[in-house]
Amino acid sequence: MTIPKQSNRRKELVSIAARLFKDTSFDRTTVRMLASATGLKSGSLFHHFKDKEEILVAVIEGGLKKSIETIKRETAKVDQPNLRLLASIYGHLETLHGENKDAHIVSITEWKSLSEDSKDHLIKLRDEYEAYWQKIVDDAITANLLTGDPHLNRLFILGALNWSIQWFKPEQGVSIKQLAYNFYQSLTHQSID
Amino acid sequence: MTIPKQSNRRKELVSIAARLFKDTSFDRTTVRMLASATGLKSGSLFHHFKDKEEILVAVIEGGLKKSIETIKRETAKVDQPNLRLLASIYGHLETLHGENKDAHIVSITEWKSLSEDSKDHLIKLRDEYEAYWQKIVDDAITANLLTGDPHLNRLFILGALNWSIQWFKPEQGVSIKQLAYNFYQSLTHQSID
DNA sequence: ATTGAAACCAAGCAAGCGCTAGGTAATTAA
DNA sequence: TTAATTACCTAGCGCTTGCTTGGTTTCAAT
Repeated sequence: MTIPKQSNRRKELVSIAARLFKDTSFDRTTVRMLASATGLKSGSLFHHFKDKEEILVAVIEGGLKKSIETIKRETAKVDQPNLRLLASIYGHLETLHGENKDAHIVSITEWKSLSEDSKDHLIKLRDEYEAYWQKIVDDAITANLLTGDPHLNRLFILGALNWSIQWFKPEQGVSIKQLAYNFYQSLTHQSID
Repeated sequence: MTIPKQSNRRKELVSIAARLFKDTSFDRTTVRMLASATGLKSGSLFHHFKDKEEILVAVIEGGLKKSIETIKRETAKVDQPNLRLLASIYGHLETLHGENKDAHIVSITEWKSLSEDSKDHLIKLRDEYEAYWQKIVDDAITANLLTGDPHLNRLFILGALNWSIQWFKPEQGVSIKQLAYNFYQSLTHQSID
């Protein structure tokens, strides 16, 4: 029963698993697929993780932490509500479509594959991310950039952004920055001066 | 090799399967679960469907047809762009959260569980639905209700609406009609007079 | 009353699944 | 140099999966 926690090898494995879970879904990704992608034999995976779900938890935890880190970094640069809203939109789209997007996508698409216990553990991270977003949205409403119920506005916006994983391909012309700005304009009916 | 096509029994089975696929996902729903929910033995299912995926195809096909039917019915009542936009929003939310919602939800959440062949067949229905929506959005832009790229606007709106299956519970106070109107206001920054 | 088709059941097969047990190699620490 | 720890492999177990086969029941039309 040997379970190291923050080894580099583990992070490698988690990152490879993220790609498979994103491309094939958690249920359809077998431990044998994970093994062959990591260069291990299937049994050896369970030296690093106690079961398959622990791999998913590790992927999602990494994805959420990265998202929180990114939105905080992007919004730290600016203080006006309009720029902060745009930066948040950009940050979110960046974690979904930029480099290392796999984990964040999995954290969105495979949430319901988690056991109740795992959700209990990860929900705090998700709540933290959503609470951060809520403040951005609240301030945007106060600044008359958005209108209506604050809570619903946050849900609408994050929903529309998350849904972009279904259709957006950054290599097809439009950049993430452009997409973010388009989105900002459609939302607020305004431009940035 | 007996495959009837439009029998009532088949529709019953499809409707029960829709509920299971929605609650448990296609992959995690076993044929034995389907059998027990329909009161059949597991082998008997394959008298009605050639394999498990054909059940999913039937569910999604029904869901898409119902959606098309609903948006056309709702928008037929009105002709001003603002009212047509609101009616479309309401119609979409109605198929997602009203009665018989299961099939439409499955058509959204389980799209990637389909084989390529099945997608080829169903994509026409999805395209038809999205094309209908696109016209609504185009007209709303012309009427200055929305602003920016037409195609992206449609994607943003449908994404935000679809995402509501993740959080909206109609029994918790807000009605579908209220939700639709809130959504309309946030989108257009306008009220209906 | 007989027939034919449709609807269902009983039994189980082959394949794939997550995971385990017991060993060996590689790395690190003393 | 030795001892311990970590990393990995070999082999396979027990179980569930989607699905098949060959037979029985139900029932409407003759």
